[in-house]
Amino acid sequence: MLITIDLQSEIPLYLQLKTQLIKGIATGELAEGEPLPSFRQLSADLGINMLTVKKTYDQLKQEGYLTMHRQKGAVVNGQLHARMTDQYVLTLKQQLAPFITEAFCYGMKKAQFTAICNALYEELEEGKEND
Amino acid sequence: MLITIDLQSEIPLYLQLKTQLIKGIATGELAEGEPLPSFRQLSADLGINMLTVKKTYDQLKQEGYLTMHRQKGAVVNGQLHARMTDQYVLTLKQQLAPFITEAFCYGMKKAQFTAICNALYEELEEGKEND
DNA sequence: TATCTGTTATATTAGTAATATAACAGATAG
DNA sequence: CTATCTGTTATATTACTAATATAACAGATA
Repeated sequence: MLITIDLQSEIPLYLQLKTQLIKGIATGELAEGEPLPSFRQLSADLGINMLTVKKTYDQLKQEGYLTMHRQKGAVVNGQLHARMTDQYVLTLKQQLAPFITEAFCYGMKKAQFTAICNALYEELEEGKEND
Repeated sequence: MLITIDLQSEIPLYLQLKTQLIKGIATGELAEGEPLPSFRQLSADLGINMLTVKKTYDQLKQEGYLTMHRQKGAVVNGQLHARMTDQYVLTLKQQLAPFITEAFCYGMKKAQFTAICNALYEELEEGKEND
């Protein structure tokens, strides 16, 4: 899986890495049970510090995406859908609200906003099929 | 307009203030041409530093929500819809992508995600009618 | 026995968030 | 004119996060 890090970006390195790994899990490019690269290898490949990679893995582990395995290292979890709790839905709402409020101010219609979301969703669904 | 600040929150104070002011503009509670409270007054009311309020106003000004007026202070802008550029749409997409990827991983269906967005949109539309 | 792994620890640098305090010039009400 | 409010600017300090460098330790493996 190709991962790119932008050292000029305002987005923290560990977040850039995190979103790309989650996307890989979403599309199935990183399949259930598949081990991720080791800290040292990935940090060397990306040219960043080992602890920055560890921080990403730690968060993914805490959010249920990964499990640490004595022999394989970091392994992609299955059963992720079990994590869609009411609390998650509530948090998602709070996170989306500012974006929708801004779009509304800028005159974006509900239909256009929905279309953007659907397009992003379908991108993932298509990726999931091509495995 | 009622504004509440949570000093315990992980969200920076200036962002808490910013999102609430934008929501006020979205719903029309803060109408076009209406002046906002002065730095000193608002910061005293909220119990935070003047420069924190200024930082919020500065960003709102840069994003086109406000104009500084010699006599009135910070005034709400009209013509916000003119700001919906292609660049904005692109940025919005990039900002939404991580949330959608996460929701997808957690097994949330496209329809449920859309329903959440629509509900948030309609909240604003209703607020806009009651003026 | 080396070597790779994840883990943990310490220290340092840089940037942001937030504060305190102070001073200055423009606008305004008495 | 004077006092007061406004936005603006500047300096300094505290706290936290992001990211790095470096090192050491124990478990797994070839």
